[in-house]
Amino acid sequence: MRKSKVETARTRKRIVKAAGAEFAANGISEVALARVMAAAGLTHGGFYRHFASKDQLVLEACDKTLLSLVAGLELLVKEKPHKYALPVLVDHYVSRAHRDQPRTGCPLAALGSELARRDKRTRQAAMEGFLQLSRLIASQLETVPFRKRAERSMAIVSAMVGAVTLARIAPDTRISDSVLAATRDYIFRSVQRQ
Amino acid sequence: MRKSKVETARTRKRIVKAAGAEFAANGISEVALARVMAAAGLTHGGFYRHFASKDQLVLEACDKTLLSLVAGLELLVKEKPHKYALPVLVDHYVSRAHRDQPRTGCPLAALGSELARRDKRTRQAAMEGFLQLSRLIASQLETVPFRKRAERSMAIVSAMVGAVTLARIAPDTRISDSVLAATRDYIFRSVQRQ
DNA sequence: TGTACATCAGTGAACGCGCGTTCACTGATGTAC
DNA sequence: TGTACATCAGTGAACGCGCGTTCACTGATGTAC
Repeated sequence: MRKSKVETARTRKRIVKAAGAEFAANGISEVALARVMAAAGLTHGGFYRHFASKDQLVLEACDKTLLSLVAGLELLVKEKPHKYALPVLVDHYVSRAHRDQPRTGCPLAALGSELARRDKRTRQAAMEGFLQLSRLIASQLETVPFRKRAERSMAIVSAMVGAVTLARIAPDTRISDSVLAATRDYIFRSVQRQ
Repeated sequence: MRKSKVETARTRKRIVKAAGAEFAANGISEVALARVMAAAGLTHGGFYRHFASKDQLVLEACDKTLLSLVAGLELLVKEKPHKYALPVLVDHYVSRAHRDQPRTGCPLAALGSELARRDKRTRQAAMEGFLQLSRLIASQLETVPFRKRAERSMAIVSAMVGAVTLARIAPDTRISDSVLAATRDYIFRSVQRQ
């Protein structure tokens, strides 16, 4: 049942995408390869035709998911008037929708503490995503002196990631919502002209 | 080899403490009960004399570790002049020392994304810890209007947790350090009188 | 206070299950001529 | 362009290991009298 090259490439992408969703929804060590393969419409035996190990899949899934997340946010902001770009980004990320949909959300928020314990290459990919996200935010910090934007944006992204993570821990919706709202306000307040 | 009641209670505490450290250092699903028991100087068979399941141990370990973390921070701040209390707390939490010692650090930073997927009672315990930490911070927000302190402190703690988590992901020390520094500055700046 | 029995903390072996990885096999695709 | 063979994507069974949990056993502690 050999498949053509283009179909093989498509299959590989499908596996990576399914892995990104499954990992974000259920945790890396909680998700078996058989489950990822099933989510991609395959049986588990074929996995090693595409990847050398689970670690490699984790690396690629984090990498690709983060890249497409950032690309999506860039697209979202490109058309907006410059003035609204930052609120759009922050409201999008620090939202109930994002909190309730880890499967399609940011791997940093869904897997942060697990990523911290993975191999160096996976952490590099995760950090690259963090830096790209920071750069996107930095490009919208018009009220902040240019040379401080990189630093300020890293703090803002850290706050965003922490808020979504903690909002997901909270079993009480009211408290969870207020963690998100508090962080949104905190960030907006920090970029007001003084 | 039955042990006396006081010694049994001591053993139980030792297991919970060992579990807190092992989980924070290596992740909850990565740590086997046998390893926790060995760290407490026991063999794995005796575990179920003290706990009904691994889940229960996770719950108690998070609960107790967070409580003692908050108690430690309260103690640390009690003697300081009021003016320095907030910087002491923030510098302590958002530090390289904390980043490099997850074993003795905050479970929210070490296990955040994993806690989000655990049972309700564990998440309640984690959230209680978060709220206590927030209240401690809130009590030091002298420059913030009283009715905004609760909200502001939740955002600050979210930023602190996010920063330590991301600093642990970063394989490059320079970047990791700057994530921490950026968040410290961000927080201090947010509490300056305007 | 002393004695006899019940309780139970801790040990180490065992059970059952799930998971990452390997492998023989199939049959369609790719390639050399 | 057509043919013969090599390659290899995908399947499903199997392997080996680790882990949560259970259990029979030991001997010291707790308790009833």
